[in-house]
Amino acid sequence: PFAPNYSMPSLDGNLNDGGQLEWTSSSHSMRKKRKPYTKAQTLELEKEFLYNTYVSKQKRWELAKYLHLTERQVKIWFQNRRMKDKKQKQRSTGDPTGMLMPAGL
Amino acid sequence: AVMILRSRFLDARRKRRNFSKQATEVLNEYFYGHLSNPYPSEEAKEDLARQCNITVSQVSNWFGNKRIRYKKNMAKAQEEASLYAAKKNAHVAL
DNA sequence: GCATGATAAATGAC
DNA sequence: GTCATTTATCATGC
Repeated sequence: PFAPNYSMPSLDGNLNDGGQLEWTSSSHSMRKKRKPYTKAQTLELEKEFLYNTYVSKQKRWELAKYLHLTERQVKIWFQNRRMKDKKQKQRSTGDPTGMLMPAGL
Repeated sequence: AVMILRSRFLDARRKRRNFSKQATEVLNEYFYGHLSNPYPSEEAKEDLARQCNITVSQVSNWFGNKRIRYKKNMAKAQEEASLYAAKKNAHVAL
């Protein structure tokens, strides 16, 4: 997956009727406002992440109920958490590209 | 129960250091030089990262912040835009 | 006191 | 599912 192809202009003729650059226009109108989770919510999610980096549908439902979140939010949280985990591992190995040499080279 | 004391013990790595003046200059030149589509490719990000002596992730962070903050204050950014636009034109017009 | 870099929710492409 | 983003929030620099 690469950059979103909202518009792939070849030159500088990419103004909309409002005179604005296309990329400055929000692609979707009604985006949910980002709301930070509470410490308790994050703690329970982190606890479950220790056991499984992937959450089952059943567990997702339970967590959503218990933490007063939607199943979608729980799903997204684990997705973002896995990305965070990957980024941290790349940093710890000191390899920004994430490419690892096979042992013996 | 407004004890939303978030854990700073996790993102303690959030220590911030401002980029060098030269690095910011390079990033701004690219941004305003590609204002019609300020989305550098992965290769371009790597080049910028090397030039600025920062990581690719930091380049991505910078462009993400730059885009949203440019949108939020296009009027103020216009001066900066024309400034770097003039710089780029001067370079091309040799 | 805001500017700035990094991170946390949320979306969308694929 | 991954992953580059958008957006708000956070933490720091000065």
